[in-house]
Amino acid sequence: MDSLSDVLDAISHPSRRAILDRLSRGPARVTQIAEPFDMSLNAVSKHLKVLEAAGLVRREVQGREHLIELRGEPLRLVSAWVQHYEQYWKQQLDRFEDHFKSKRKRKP
Amino acid sequence: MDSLSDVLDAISHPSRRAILDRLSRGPARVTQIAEPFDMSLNAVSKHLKVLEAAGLVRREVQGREHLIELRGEPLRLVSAWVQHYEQYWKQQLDRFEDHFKSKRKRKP
DNA sequence: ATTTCATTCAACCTTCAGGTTGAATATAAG
DNA sequence: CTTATATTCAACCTGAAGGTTGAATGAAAT
Repeated sequence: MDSLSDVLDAISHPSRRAILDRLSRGPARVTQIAEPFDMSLNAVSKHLKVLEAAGLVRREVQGREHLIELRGEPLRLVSAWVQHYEQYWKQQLDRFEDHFKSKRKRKP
Repeated sequence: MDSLSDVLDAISHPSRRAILDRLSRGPARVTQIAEPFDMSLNAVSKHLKVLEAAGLVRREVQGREHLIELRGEPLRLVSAWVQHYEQYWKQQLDRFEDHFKSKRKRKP
């Protein structure tokens, strides 16, 4: 549960990112979440299940209503994974800079 | 090209992450990349196309060989997206701490 | 000129994600 | 108790992702 693959799968879908975005402005019920979307309530319910399985969302059942709340914590996995590659794009920037530096040195 | 969706799609597949990992230890030809994998060369070739379309990989054709090189830069998009949610998991940590702090205050 | 090697293209198969609709469940309201 | 509301479950459809195999391309080696 909440393995990197699950989290990446979850956030790789635009609708699910949109849901997370919505939830970043506060918890909401399923129907409320679904409202702005051009898809059935059921589809949203499925997306929520995926997000929940990835740990990105927490569900508090209150009678017949389900209160859905954002849970950012699993994104740490993504953050850590990306961070491991940070050096590679920075390194590329360095090469870029070196390129100009050496140009300047040759033509001062 | 190199939109967030493309990049997330690209990295959401374990094999493609494994390929990126391999490339983080230096450029390689397609056959070399494919070698440790338990799948056909063609499958790897397809994965490389996905990575290339997302801008995560650069291809330098040298005669009949294709030299594949990691390009980390598009990951900045992911980094930025995740960073936007960082506050939410930190906020949750804060709530956690507050919980303990208030407990301590009530039972000093 | 042939053959071998590195890679892609094309066609195909299978699995599954994402969507639909309709019924089921469970709680709230009248 | 009946009806309306909120949500999920189940069955189904469709498109595409990820894999396969075999042929095509194009460069290198003999």
